[in-house]
Amino acid sequence: MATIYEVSELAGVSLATVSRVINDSGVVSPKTRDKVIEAMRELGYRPNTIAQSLATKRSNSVGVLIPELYGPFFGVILSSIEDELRTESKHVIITAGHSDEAIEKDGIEFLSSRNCDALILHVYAVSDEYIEQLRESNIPIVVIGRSVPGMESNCISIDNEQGGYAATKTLIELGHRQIATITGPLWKNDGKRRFEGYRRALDEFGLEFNPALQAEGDYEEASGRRGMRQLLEQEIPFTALVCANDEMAAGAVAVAQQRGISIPDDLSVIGFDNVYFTTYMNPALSTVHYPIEDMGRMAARCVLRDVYGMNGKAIQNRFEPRVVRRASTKGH
Amino acid sequence: MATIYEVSELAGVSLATVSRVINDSGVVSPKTRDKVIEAMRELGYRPNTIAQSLATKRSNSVGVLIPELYGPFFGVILSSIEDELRTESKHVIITAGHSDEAIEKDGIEFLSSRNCDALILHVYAVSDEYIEQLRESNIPIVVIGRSVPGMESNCISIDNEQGGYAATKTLIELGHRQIATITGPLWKNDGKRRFEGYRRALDEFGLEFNPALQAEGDYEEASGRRGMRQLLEQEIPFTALVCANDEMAAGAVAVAQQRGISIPDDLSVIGFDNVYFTTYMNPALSTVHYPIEDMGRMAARCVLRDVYGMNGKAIQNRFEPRVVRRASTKGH
DNA sequence: CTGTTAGCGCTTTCAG
DNA sequence: CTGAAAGCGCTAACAG
Repeated sequence: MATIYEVSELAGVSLATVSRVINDSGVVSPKTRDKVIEAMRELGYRPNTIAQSLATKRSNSVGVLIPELYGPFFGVILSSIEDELRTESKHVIITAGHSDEAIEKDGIEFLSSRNCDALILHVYAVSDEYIEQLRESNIPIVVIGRSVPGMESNCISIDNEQGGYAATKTLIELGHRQIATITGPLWKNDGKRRFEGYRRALDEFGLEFNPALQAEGDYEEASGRRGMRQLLEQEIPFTALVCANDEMAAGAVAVAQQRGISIPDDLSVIGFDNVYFTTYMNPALSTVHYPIEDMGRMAARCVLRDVYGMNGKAIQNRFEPRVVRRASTKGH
Repeated sequence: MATIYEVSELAGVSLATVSRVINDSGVVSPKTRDKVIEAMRELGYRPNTIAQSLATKRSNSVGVLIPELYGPFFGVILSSIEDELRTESKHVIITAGHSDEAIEKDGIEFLSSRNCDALILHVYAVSDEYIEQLRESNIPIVVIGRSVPGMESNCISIDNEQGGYAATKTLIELGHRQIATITGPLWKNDGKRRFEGYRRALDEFGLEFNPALQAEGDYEEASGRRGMRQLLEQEIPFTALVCANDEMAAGAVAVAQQRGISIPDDLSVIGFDNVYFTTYMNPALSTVHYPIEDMGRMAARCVLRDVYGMNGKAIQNRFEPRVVRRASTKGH
């Protein structure tokens, strides 16, 4: 690969001048600029980004840490972040945190050691304090899916409680009175908040919460299956089910159908997230829309704005979920 | 951030010595090593990877270019690649090619300019010649999902024709005689090969190929819906359908069910890829297993072996698909 | 076993 | 408007 030195030689100018035309910083006369450009073309020159980084202390890379790299949810985040960042020639370094404190910390460490200019984090296990602390370590952070007190403007989050509430309320308004739930992990903030929303809706309509009608899952499909079996074993009738995400809803629906329970005739089911496969299900799953793509995009814009000084595009920190009614819910 | 210089000063040794203990290259007496380690600890020192890269001409990063970052298929690739690479402290830079020649080339360019030590490519639009040429440009490449003549040992691929054949044969052996197909894009090698497999199975069993029973899709769910509608419009009866991937199968199934066609009683459907949501479907989708996770892992091992000289783990270049029978197919 | 000394390829004052 | 020169933080001969 040709270096800037060879270009300067061929063009008969100094290093500095070549550098100026590369970055179009400073002023260069049109004539010499042309000479330089021609030389670069001739040599097939491309600047070495590593050397640039060393000199500028900017790597033009942003680290993204998400729980998993696969699955209907995280793929979309990743995709929108990359898309947004790429238009500004920033690249994305990824790693997975697996919702485990040690792995999340390790991932953050890994990314920092890669000299990322900023980090976009979707973490569960790590505490608010830890994140706060990270910020003091002077690497810009934007947090997604969670609102850390004191750094709201660097968080992109959604009102999970409201989502859980809205889902449950939808079912209640449809006439259901026995409403079971398969929650997410209650140690995760979103799992907890969605469940709280469920409780609030029940309260508001004067329905009593029955612990036997609650099962805790882990957001994976298998736990939806387990949860459904557990619920059924109670032999307490229920006509509706709110699941804390779509994967678990898929599992629950599968088990129900296997046992001859018709959705939505015998049981209405609502999920959460509105991932793409909900429309592949039979019946198509009612759910709560989580604007994950927009949120990823906003996270990217946040770093573009804060780190690379690119303003212009509006950014929204807080999102509202909304119910999407499809075929898996009906009146009772 | 502390530099190596400060460490050497605090430890009272030279830069070179510190560098030696960082990389444990060369020999250092246990005593001075301890001093250095202590100094590093005290300063919270961490080597600057950018500077290391500049000096060694190794970035420890590998670029991954895949068609999309989302979806059930690519997430898994990404995940297994990252997982494998991370254990060796290599990081992954990702970008999407969108199956478009210009974007794929641009992505490759982008990744190269990021000084990746190697590229893992899952590309469709770019020609074999282009890939070949790339290799001559001296950046190590491993190609996934496609076998480029002359560089087989750097390709991780699967026998798509055999997959298409096996899927179709399964249906034939179940007693079906009118077998429709929704193919992938025929300009993509895998779409074409899967379709060829379908043709071969038909031939082998003396069934005539009826062009009216073929619809071309683009691997997206919507095209499965379109394809199904188109097939139904022909008003030519068929009792089985082979789809070139699971997403399209999901779309086709949805349309069929909407029109009161029962799967599998009226119509047997088989997909391709065996992505996770196939088991969420109702009925669960029969499909052809594509060992995408293993293939991603192998691609990563390939670069570990070729670029970073890490041997040991066996690598497999060619994979065989196999049919997974579930509830969407039955005898006729 | 340890230190000296050149770079790696580029940016950025500071002069001119 | 252009050039000289000093780094950025680290590695890798080469001596000793």
